[in-house]
Amino acid sequence: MALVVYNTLTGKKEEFIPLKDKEVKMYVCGVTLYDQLHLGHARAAVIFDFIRRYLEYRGYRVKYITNFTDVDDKMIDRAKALGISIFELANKFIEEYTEQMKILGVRRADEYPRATECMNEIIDLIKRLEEKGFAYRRNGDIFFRIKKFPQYGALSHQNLEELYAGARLEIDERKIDAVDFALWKKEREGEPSWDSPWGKGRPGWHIECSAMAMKLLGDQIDIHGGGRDLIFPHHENEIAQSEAATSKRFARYWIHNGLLTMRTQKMAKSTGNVFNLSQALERFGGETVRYYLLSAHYRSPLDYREETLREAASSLERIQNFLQRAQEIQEEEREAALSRNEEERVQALAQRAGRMEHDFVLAMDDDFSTPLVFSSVFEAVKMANLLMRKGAPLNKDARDTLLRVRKEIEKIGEVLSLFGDEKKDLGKDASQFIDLLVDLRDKLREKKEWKLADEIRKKLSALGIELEDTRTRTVWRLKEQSSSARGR
RNA sequence: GGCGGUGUAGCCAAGUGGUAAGGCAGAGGACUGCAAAUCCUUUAUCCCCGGUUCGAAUCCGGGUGCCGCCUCCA
Repeated sequence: MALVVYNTLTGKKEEFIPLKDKEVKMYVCGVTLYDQLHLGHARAAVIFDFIRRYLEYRGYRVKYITNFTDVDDKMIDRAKALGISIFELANKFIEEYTEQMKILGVRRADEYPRATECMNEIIDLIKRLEEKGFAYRRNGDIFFRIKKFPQYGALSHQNLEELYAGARLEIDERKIDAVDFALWKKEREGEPSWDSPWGKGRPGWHIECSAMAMKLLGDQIDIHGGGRDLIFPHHENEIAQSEAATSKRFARYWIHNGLLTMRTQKMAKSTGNVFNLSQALERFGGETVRYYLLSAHYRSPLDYREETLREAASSLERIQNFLQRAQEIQEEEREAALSRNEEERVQALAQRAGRMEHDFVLAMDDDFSTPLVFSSVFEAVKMANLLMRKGAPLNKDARDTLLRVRKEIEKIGEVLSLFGDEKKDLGKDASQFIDLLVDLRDKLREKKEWKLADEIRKKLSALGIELEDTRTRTVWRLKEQSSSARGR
C-alpha cells in the first residue's frame, strides 16, 4: 500500500516518496507574531501535526520545522502602539502560542526558527541571489527579478501574463517589474534594522522562510506546508528564491490546508472576521476543537459555526463514553452464557476490530482522509455498544473483544492525538474523592433516598462531573466542556 | 478578468459506474426511581441542463452558486 498525497505543485495526488528512504523533512509556515491566534491558525497547526504524526506512524523519521515571523510591518505598528519592542511582543505571543498548542494536542516542532535569529542565513541567501543575477538593488532595497526565473508561477498555476492581468498590482517606481518582490527592505526611521552589505534594513517576508527552511533542513525538503492563502505569492516566491539560489528542486510536495471561513468569509485578522482560539479553547476544550478541525478533510474549506463545534463535542463524547464503558466492563467478573445472537455479535465485532487498523491506514493513505477514519470508528462503537447494551453480564470472550476494539480506537487516537483519558488529568486525589462521593450516594440510593442522591448528582454535574447509574453500579466521567457552555 | 478549490439531508461528512456510509440535531419508542448513557425506528428527486451507458452522485460537454488567491494573512 502506498501513501498518496495531493501536491499543489502538480495538482494531482501522488505517491509519497521522500528524498531519503524513511526520512521526511517537513517545513510548515508558522505565524506572524502580531496578534492572538484564531481558529484558522489552529486548523493549520492541527492538520500538519497529524500529518507529521501519521508519517511517523508509517515508519518515517520526520524532522518537523515551523517558524515564527518575528519582524514585520504589523508587528512594528503593534509594538509601537503598546509601547514595547517587537521582541517583547514576539515573546508574548510565542508564549501564548506554545500554551495553546499544548492544549490542542499539537506536539512541539523539532525547532522553531525565528527570522531575527537567522539574519546571517537570510543575508547569505540574498547575496547568492545577487551573485547569480536574480536580485537587484534599488536605493538600499533589494528586489527579486522574476523575469530571470522562467518557472515562476508553477505552483499557483499562473504565468506572468496572467499575473499582470491581475487588477490589483501596485505600481512601485523602484521595481523593474511590478511583480518583482522585496528581498530586503531599507531601514526606516525608528524601526528595527540589521546590518547588511546593502546597508541597514530588514528582510522581506518571503526570504525568511526560504532561509530558515534551508538552514535547518538543507537545500531540498520533502514537504512544505501551509494554508491555501500562502500559495501565492508567498510559496511561489519561496520556490523562486530557493531554486534560483541552489538550482535544485526546493520542495517535493506542497501541501496546503483549506481555509477556515466564518459567515463564508475567510477568517483573517486583517478583516477582523475572527474567532479567537483562546475563546474556542476555553469554551470547548482542546480535544473538541481538535476533533472539530479534523472532522473535515484537511483540504476542504470549513465554515465555522458554533453549532458545528457543539456537535463535534457530542460526537466526541460518544466515542469517549464507549471507551470508558469498555474499560469498566473489564472489571466485571460475572460470567454469563451468551445467546446465539450475542455470540454472533461478538464474532462480528472481533472481525471489525481486526480490520480497523487496516481501514485506518487505507483512509489515511488516501491523502489523509480523517473523516473516513472517524466513520469507521463510529461503526465499531455502534457495534460494541450494541453488545454492551443494558450492561448485562458477558463472558470473557466478549470482554476481550471489547477491549480489543478499545485498544484499536486508542491506537488511532494516538496518531490523531485524540480520545485521551481525561481522568488522568484530574489527578489521583480528586478521583478518589469523587469515587468516595459516588459510593456514598449509592448507599443513599439503596435506601431510596432519591432526593439526596439526586442532589449529589446535580451538584457534581455543576462541577463538570457526570454520573451514570448503570444496572450494576454507578460510573462517572468528566463532562465535555461544551456541555457547560450549552446553556449559554 | 485570470488561476485554484468546492457544491451530497436542518448541520458536519463518506462515497470516483451497480442503485446514497457515519456522526450531530429533531421526532417516536425501549430501558431507568428519576436523569444520563445505550439500543431500535424515522429524515436525501446527490446545484442545474444535456450526453455516454443495461445502469451515473460518480464519466463527458455546457451552465451556475459559493470560497480562496492575484496586496499582508494558516
